[in-house]
Amino acid sequence: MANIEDVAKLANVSIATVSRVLNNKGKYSEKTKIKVLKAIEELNYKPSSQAKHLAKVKYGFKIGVLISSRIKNILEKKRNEYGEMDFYSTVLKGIYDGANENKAEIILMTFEEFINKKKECDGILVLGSDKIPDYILNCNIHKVLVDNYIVGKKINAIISNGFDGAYYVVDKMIKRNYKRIIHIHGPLEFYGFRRRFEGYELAMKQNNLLPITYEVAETQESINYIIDLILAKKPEVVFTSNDPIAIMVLNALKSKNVKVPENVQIIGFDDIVFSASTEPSLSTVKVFKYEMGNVALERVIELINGKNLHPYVTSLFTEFIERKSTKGV
Amino acid sequence: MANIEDVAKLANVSIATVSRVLNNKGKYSEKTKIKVLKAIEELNYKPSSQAKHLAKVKYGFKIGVLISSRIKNILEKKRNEYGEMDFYSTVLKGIYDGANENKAEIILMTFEEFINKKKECDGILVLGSDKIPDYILNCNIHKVLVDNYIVGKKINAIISNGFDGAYYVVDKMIKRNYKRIIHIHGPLEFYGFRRRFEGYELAMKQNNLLPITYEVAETQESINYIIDLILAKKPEVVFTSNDPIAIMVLNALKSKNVKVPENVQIIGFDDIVFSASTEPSLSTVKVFKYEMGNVALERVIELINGKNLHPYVTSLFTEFIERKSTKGV
DNA sequence: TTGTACGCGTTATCAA
DNA sequence: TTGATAACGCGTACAA
Repeated sequence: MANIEDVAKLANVSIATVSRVLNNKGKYSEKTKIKVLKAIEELNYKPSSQAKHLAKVKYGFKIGVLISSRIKNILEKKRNEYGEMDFYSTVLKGIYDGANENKAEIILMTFEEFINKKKECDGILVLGSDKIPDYILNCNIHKVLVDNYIVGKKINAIISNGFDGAYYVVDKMIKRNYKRIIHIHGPLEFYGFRRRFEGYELAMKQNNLLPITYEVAETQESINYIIDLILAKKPEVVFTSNDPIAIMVLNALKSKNVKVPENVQIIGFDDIVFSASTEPSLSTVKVFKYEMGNVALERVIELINGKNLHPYVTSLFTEFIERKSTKGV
Repeated sequence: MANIEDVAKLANVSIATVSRVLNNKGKYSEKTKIKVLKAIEELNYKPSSQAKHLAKVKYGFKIGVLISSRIKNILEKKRNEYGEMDFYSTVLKGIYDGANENKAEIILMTFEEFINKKKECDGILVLGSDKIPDYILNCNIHKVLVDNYIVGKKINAIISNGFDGAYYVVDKMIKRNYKRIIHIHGPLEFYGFRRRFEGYELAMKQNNLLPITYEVAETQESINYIIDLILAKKPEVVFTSNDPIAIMVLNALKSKNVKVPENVQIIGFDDIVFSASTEPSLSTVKVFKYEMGNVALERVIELINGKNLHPYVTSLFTEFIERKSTKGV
């Protein structure tokens, strides 16, 4: 591969001039431009994105991290029932660590604040699955959605692979010879819940088992309401859309004097902080929150440097964390 | 962020020694090791993956690209009915171009040949969705699957986002006020077909339309067999799992004297070479083959450099290419 | 308008 | 066993 020096030599100019033409910065004559472009053409020269980054990192990047007012409240400790504070602060830690390594400055702001700070940003990360205003979605800044994916919009996104995690853990339970595995899920219009549902469904069907599913709201009442229906199915394992639901199921079973994991095993999804300290502690599928932030930051820097510009969704694999709400092997 | 020089200064050694400890290469005393590790700890030092790459690129990388014997045959022009030769050669072009930019040497080999060439590779790309032998899946080399995703195995993979593409194009047709949109698909045990199916299904349901689907084998007979059933539904649009099926539908409609796009519109998926030259030319959803190869190559280089090691699936967005088998706006 | 020289972080080589 | 240094490819401040 030719480098900038080869181009400079062939065009009979300095590398600085090549760079100027390439990036359309500074002054250069039309004649020089043509010489340089010809040399680039001839050598089939393509700047190395890695070296580009290394050279640019010196001057730093400015990355806006956009959150809804709701998430801002959560981060300010106003509420944390569902472990959301932990979730977002862990993702943010991944973002900040990545920023640190790339000499990037993070500007944390709400959706509204972005309107005035737009010009300062080389790129933005939009955090969380709250509704994103159109002026953000349509602005022409490099952007990456974090823990959110908008179907049909072709926006770069980082999410966790709920389909794969659900399939993996359900298939694992089936291999342990459990057959009556029930899935309790939140509303399927949410992409995340739906993908976990589909993973569960596929694992069951591929093993010739009948999927049994219940939709609930994420409230204790909603769970209590159907707990008898669930128990009537004599489930060996209850797999839920997320940890908060799993914990509510656990509560409901306790109040019915059903022993966990002896009589019913429970598996959640997310691995929120509380899951380690329930009684018994909750087996769950871990979402890699830190990595999610880290990968998102790296992705937006890539985009700023003009690398891998074609948009795509990044789905991080999960991991089964086995605690005491399942029986183990 | 601390750099290697800061660490060297604090530990009172040279940067070379820091590097030696870090990478466990060359000789150094236990005492030195402890000093260095302490300094690294204290400064929270993390080597920059970018700079690492730049330093490494000098010595080059060796990337194995693994293909099945079947794909090898296709590439050697033994057959090309389904545009597969074009598909794989375009992906390969993306791989080679990426390799070029990263000073990587590509070693193209079959699954069997890999057994003996394993030691030469810094990383491997496994191309295509033919069954991959376990000795490849289980070998401890950095690997990336290209146009393949194995559920539940947590292996890095690059695929095209069939779900999103299908949703996008079906939703677009619905917005053009067509309601009778039929989906003809291949066997749903293939992940790719299933995702396209799910995208179709979601777009229909979200618009309160009833999904109508037919499963077929990828043969002309299989299509001819159901063409009357399909026509009985008076479809305005027929959306298929891929271009080969779309072309067969086109043939079947022709032999029934059904005008395309006047009476029935057809949309394929993939954008294989032949799609531009059918009569009428085929509207389709383009899969970004070149980018798929390119991103895959970049990903494996990343892994070799120890960057973003947590595994994930990369799903490239698609694009609707409108030709003459649909009516346009 | 153009060129020189430096810096980014790492590692191999060679010398000590 | 350790240190000094060049090299990887690019962008830009500064000098010319």
